This record gives sequence, C-alpha cells and structure tokens, in this order.
Amino acid sequence: MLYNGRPIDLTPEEEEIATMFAVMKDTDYATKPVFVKNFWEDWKKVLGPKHVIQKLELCDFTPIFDWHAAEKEKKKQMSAEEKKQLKEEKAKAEERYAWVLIDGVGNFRVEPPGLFRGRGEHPKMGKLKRRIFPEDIVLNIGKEAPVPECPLPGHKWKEVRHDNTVTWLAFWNDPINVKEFKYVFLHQSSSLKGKSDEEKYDKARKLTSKIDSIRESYTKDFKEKDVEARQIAVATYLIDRLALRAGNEKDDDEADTVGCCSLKVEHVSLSPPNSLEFDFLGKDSIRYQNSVVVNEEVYDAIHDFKKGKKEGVDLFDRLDTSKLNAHLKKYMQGLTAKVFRTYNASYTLETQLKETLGATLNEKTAEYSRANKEVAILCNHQRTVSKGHSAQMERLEAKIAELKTLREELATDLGKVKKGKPPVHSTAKRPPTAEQLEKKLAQTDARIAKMTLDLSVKEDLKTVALGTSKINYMDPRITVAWCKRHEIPIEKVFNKSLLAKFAWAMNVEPNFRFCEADGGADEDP
DNA sequence: TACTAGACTTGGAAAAATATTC
DNA sequence: GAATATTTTTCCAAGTCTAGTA
Repeated sequence: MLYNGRPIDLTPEEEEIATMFAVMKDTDYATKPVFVKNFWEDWKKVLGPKHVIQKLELCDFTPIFDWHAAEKEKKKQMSAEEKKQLKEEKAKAEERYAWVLIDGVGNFRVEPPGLFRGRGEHPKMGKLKRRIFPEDIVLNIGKEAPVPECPLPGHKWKEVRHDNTVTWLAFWNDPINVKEFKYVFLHQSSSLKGKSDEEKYDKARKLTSKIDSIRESYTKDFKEKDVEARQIAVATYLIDRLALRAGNEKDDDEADTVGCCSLKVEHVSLSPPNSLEFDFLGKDSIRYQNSVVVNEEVYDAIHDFKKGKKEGVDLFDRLDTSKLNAHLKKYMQGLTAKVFRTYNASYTLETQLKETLGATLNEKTAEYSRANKEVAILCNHQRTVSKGHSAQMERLEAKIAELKTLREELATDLGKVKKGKPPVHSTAKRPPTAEQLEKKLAQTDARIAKMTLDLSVKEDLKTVALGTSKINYMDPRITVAWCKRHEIPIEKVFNKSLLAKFAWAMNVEPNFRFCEADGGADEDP
C-alpha cells in the first residue's frame, strides 16, 4: 500500500488488518464514519505509537484492493474441474469435524478474524474481531470420549467439559462482545434439533384451544384501572395482532432497535378516529412501518400511555418482557411472546392456503408462494431490493410490449386470411392458414399473460423475504399435509435442507390441521 | 425482585451453486 | 457456451428466554 504517496512495508499482522479494510472499499460500511473511526482505533493499536502511519487519510489502500480483485478474478477463471477438485479436497479435510456419534454438526468452523459488520447504526461496526485460538475454546464431550487433538501444535484447549444438560459441542467468547458466546451446535437436520422444533410447533398449536379466552381476557383488561395490567393487555394485543417481537432491553453499545415492550412514544402515533401508525426499527434494524385500525379501547389506551411523555420515553413504562411473559404463563404453560408469532404465522399459512386449486403444478406452487408471502408480510420479513431489479423489470416490460405488437400483427393477419386476402406481416414463403394463426395467437396470449403475472409477482416480492418464515415460523406439517392432499411432490416446496430439517414432519396425515379446535390440547386438562 | 450469565432461535446479506436465457 | 437470473447455502449478527444469584 501507499502512505503519503510512497510505497510502504507492513508486518504480516499489520497488513492482514489493512487488507480487511481495503477490500471493503466499495461497501456501504466504508462510507460510515463510525466504521472508519473504529477500524482506525483498532489498527492504530496494532501499528503502535511510533509507526510511520500516523494518519488514516494519508493511507492509500488501492494496491491491496486491486490485488484482492485480481485474486478473485483468478478464482473465477478456474475451470469447473479445478473448482470441483478443490472443493472435494476441502470437504475431505473437514469431514472429521463434521460429525459426532449421533448426528451431523452445524457450523464447526471458528469465525476468522475480520472487521465487525454490525447491522444498522451499530456503535461497534469496524472494530477488529481478533483471531480465535484453541486457548479460547471450551469443548463439551462425553466423559469417556477421547479429547480431540488440538490442531495447532503447541496450543491447548481452554477447557474440556462434560455437560449433558446442554446441546452445544464447543463455544468461545465473542471477541467483540466478551460477555457473549459463539457456539458450535448440532446440525439443523439432527434429531435433537428436530425434536425441539417439533415441540416449538406443538406448543404454538396448543394455543389454538386457548386463544379465544386469551383474547377475551386481554380485551377485558383494556379498561383496567391498574396501569401495569392495562399495559400488559395492550402489549399482548399488539404481539397477537401484529406479530411484534417481545422487545428486550438493549445496551447502549448496540444498535438502537426496539420490539413491543421497548417501543418509545415516538414509534406509535395516533391517527383519528382509531388508527395507529407504527414506525420503528426492529430486529436487524429492519424498519417496521404499518398503519392499523385498532380496537377503540386500545386507541384510547395508547393515547393515555403517550400522555405527558417526551420523545425517547418508553410507551409501556411499567412493563418489560419478563413481566409480560410471567403474565402469559398464567394463560398456558410455557407461553411466551414469541409463541404468538409462531402461532399466527402458522395459522395464517393454513388459512391462506386454498383447497380448491388450479389444475397445473405451477399454479399449485404459486398458490403456496402466495400464502407464504402473506406470512412473511405479517412477520415483516424484508430484504433489500436486488441490485439489478429495476433493469430486470424494464427488460421484462420491453419483452411484453414486443409480444403485444406480435399479437396485433397476428390478429390483423388472421383477419386478412379469413377474408381470403394475403397476410401483411407473415414473411413465410407459404402463407399461414387461419388455424395456424389462431393457434399462434392463443400461444402468444398465454405468454403475455404468464409474463405479466411473473412481472407483478416479481415486483410484489422485491422487498419480501419468504425464507425466514418457511424455516422458522410455519409448521411444516401444514405444508406436508397440504401437499399430500393436492398431490404436490414435497420437493417442489421444500429444498434439500428443509427436507432434512423437517424430517420429523413428513409422516403427517393428509388431514392434519394446525388449528383444529382441540389441536394439541393438553392430555389431562 | 432485579440482574445477568448462558443457551438457544431467528435474521438478512453475501457467497456459491444451479437454472435460464441469449 | 457465456452471461445473467434465481435458488440454496453459508455466515455470523441479533434476537428471545431461562435459570441462577444477590
């Protein structure tokens, strides 16, 4: 790299960190002052006080960036054969880390050093995430099991435990947030994960038989004199109807985001006669923006909760997630705020999925996507619009316009031919018959219809992420049963990973209903 | 009861793999 | 068959919630 216009040599450690920064030149992070400041503070520590480099502004990382770009290009240019071989070698070398006796392991690699990429306006973005050594790692293995050999010569594990009350295989402290941990868990497809997944959905399903009385109860409490009880009622209403998250307290050294219990007064505004306007940053700094017509008593309650409070003050000042969840436990064993999200997502999928369907497989899977989309919207699962989206839309529109012109030409030719005159637009040596033209016209109409539909679906889904609800919120038994009823191969809606993850749900009866009145109710009430 | 360490689920972005189009 | 679009997988950040402690 260059410093003040002159080439400069760095130690491998200094250079490694410089490279982390250099390669991010074209990302959003590089433009954020907090990111740059945090990076410079941490790099400076490594450089030391007497280093030639004293000012970040005088650093020119372009040579490193160009080198990295060239490396990337080299990799891209490798033949498919070479890539395949490299991949196989890697898989072979790692195979022994990928399995435990009973099942597969999830992510078994430690996180490599890098610059922390927090989401939203994270105060720690750009900080150096240091390299993890065996001395950082705690292993959890069977008492009689041989201790895995430490792969770095001269190093040793931090600790070896034998704790069979937890599921993790290893952990280390997150270097960015030393109080937090990074775990190695079993694979999503493992029986252990499958079991707890099934329990999660069973618990949500159990809500079916309780939900009416719960709604009755909190509706009654909208008028409670006691402020805490009233806040619990309104918060539960929002969590139930809007699928909001619980909203735990957050520290100052995290991005400023909220959930239900941590909403601030400025996040909800009143719009007469009875609408609430929500606008706040939720998990991952994803914006939640929604206008909802609400129960009049809820509207009045929010009005009261906001009264006399300045910006930045908690809307539910008498409430936190533990109080809320403690209250929910009175309704049902194990009931917490997140269960409502699972319940309402699964309920939505089941009620949205139509039982009367079009004839083709494509129409059926499109119906599934449509229902999936409703769930994703409920849960506010969003994605950023892809880079080439608008260009892609324009191309599709142009194509449709082209087809429409063709259609007009076919129509006029058909008119001519029917009157026994020669076609104007056909350039074929032998003029087409009326039948041929009619067939082509029908084909073109079908193509126009399909492309127009594709176009609107694409535009519709440009900010909606379907994956998260599919992986975490919709009871797979709903999907499997629906597919069985409509003779849709399950592979059409679940990819390989999901098939493995949801192995426990595959034997469900075709008539399974998530929201049967007695669905999953207690054996002994 | 409040606090917090700990363990687990949920989340979007980016990379990699695969399918489609020209 | 290369370029482009779409889907799948990987990565690791960021939530939720429990249980133990003071």
